[in-house]
Amino acid sequence: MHSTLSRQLTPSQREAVFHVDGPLLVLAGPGSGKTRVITHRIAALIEAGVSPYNICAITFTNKAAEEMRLRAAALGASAGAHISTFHSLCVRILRRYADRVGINTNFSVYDDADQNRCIKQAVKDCEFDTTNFPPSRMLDAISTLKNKLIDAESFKADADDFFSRTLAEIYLGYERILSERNGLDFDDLLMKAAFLLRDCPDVCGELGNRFKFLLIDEYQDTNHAQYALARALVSQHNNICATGDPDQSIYRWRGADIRNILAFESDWPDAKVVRLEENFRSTATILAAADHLIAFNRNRKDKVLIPTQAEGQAVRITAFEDEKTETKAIAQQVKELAVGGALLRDMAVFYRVNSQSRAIEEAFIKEKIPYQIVRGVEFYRRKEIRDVLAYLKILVNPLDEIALLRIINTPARGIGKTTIDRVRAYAAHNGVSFLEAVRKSDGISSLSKAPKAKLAVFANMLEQFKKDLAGKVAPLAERVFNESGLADSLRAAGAEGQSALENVNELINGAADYDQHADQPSLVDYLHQISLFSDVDVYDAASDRVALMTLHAAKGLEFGHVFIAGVEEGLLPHERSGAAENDDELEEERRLFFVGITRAKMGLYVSFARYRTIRGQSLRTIPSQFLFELGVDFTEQVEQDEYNEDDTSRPGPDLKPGQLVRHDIFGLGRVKKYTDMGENSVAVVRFNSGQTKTLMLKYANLSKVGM
DNA sequence: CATAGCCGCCTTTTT
DNA sequence: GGCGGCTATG
Repeated sequence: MHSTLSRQLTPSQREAVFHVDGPLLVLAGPGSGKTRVITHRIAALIEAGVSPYNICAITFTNKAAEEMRLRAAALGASAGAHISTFHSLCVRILRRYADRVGINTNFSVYDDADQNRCIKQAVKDCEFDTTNFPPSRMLDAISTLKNKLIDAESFKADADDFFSRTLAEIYLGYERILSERNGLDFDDLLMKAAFLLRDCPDVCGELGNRFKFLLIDEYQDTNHAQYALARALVSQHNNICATGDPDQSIYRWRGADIRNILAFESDWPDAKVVRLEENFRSTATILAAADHLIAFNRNRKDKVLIPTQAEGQAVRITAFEDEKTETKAIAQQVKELAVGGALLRDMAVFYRVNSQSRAIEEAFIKEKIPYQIVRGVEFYRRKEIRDVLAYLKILVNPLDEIALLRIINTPARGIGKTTIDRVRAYAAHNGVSFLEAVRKSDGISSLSKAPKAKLAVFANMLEQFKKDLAGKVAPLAERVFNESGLADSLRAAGAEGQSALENVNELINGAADYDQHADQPSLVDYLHQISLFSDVDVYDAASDRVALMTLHAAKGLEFGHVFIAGVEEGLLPHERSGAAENDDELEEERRLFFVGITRAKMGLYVSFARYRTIRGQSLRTIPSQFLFELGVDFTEQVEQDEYNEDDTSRPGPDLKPGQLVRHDIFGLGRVKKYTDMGENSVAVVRFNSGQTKTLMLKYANLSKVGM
């Protein structure tokens, strides 16, 4: 009976696919056919008589969910299985059980810009100085707490030092502001849903009964809140299947806890564990480099990558003078490959930080190479898009003060700061919402006649829009855009208004697309969906263009030829990652590189620039230590590109951690770490100025002090 | 009340 | 090298 499904599967894949009851952990290396296993498993469950309605598969991005739906359908697995991300699932749960959580179903999902405004307000409200308590830091800390399921009250109860107590106050204030506005941030979606399941056994029972089989992909990147959700959902039936690879855990900074996957077997003692170690994606050569690199991670379970492909071409590591030469060479290599018959859509360029994309883009434009930058959220950050969405948000959620503030005078309609302040003061004083105060502006004594009239016109306009609230989104969006005056103000703005107009048109087209495909289109649902958009969601694998994306976005994808640019100390590993001080962070950066490398099927082109322009300044760089960990001898390849400069390379002194050293510019410091790589030896030095630098000894003039 | 211009912070990665 | 926020000016 398994015949059709199992035909293209290896024995271990089959083992995972046809394990029906009880907990299952699939430890899947890169390129091991993990996605296929999951989709086949969904189909196998259905074939075994499980109703699709009882299956819930969790993916990392909406894009991955969409793809999985398609693949499952292709296997004949009838529609009905719930396939989405943790965040989307939580939105659904929260909407369904809103009354149990004490929120309104029309809640706004606050993105980081909205969060910033709220946290600033909260810090101000607490009368703390924003220099001592930087809002972004506070937000980070709050996010970490939420990911750990620590709410403001319980955090405050345990706060026993000055910083914690201050943070607790800010956290409480931030939560108050969000709830006043009927807003939830990304972390809230998970936390509130997890609390709901924890505190309401009946809800937990209902959902557990609904989702009798839970499959979670990329389990190595789940955080505590997601873990708690998963545990609660499967508490009755234990039918959990987690797939992942500890070596590909790259979201530690946002709360992902690698221990979740490492502890799976003790969490579910009767778990069956299947290892998928064969790699069907990459050449043996690429795999060897990946293997060699990741072996440098000490905090890791040993694992082998078993190649099934031939050796293929060598991994290329090339040094370039600066990022312009680097990106130009990438563009030329792309052209060469294209001439040789490779498809543009089968090539990708990865980088550590988004700012690197500009140089690549410029090179590609110059060489007339079609490309796509995989950065979906950027679109929704544009001013004109945010403006239109703010109108829609306030219609759905009248408490969304941020949205209202954004549009009350956009486009300019003569409602200035003073007026706004007076209305807000009235609202605060009378305990009504900002919008309510706008509606009642006629009765606000501090306002004179002209502002009152303008506010009335504005309030009336919103009322008119509200009449169209039910039904399709695109027509309403179009109407709002035209009648709000936004369209006119953009048309009046000349050339740059033109591109803004086009963007809004794209937004409306997107909304129309949503209207067509959604089961039950509604504005709330639409807004919720787009707020959960991820970068890769715009990636169009079908269009024949080279993909440009960050290493993080590359997770889960594969390409024939992969370029990884800017593999330099400070960039990969990134200096702000804390890799110089903390081995765990260094290992995460290494995993990031590992993820990038293992995306490549045939060609891997790694490069670094010896000078890189950072904030307008050309700075000397050092090749990444990771380059030396690939087991690829790249000195010769480097030499070809004229690696001879006026630098007199000097053999580094033999340094040991703790050694006191002096540097011409940075002064005195102490060696924290020394990596002996011959003439390329690198030392991490913490200077007395407080800064920590990674220095390549042949360039940095370090001298030993004392001893 | 609108606008222009300046200052400061920023840039790691993202659902 | 860019954006957001603030201030001074009209």
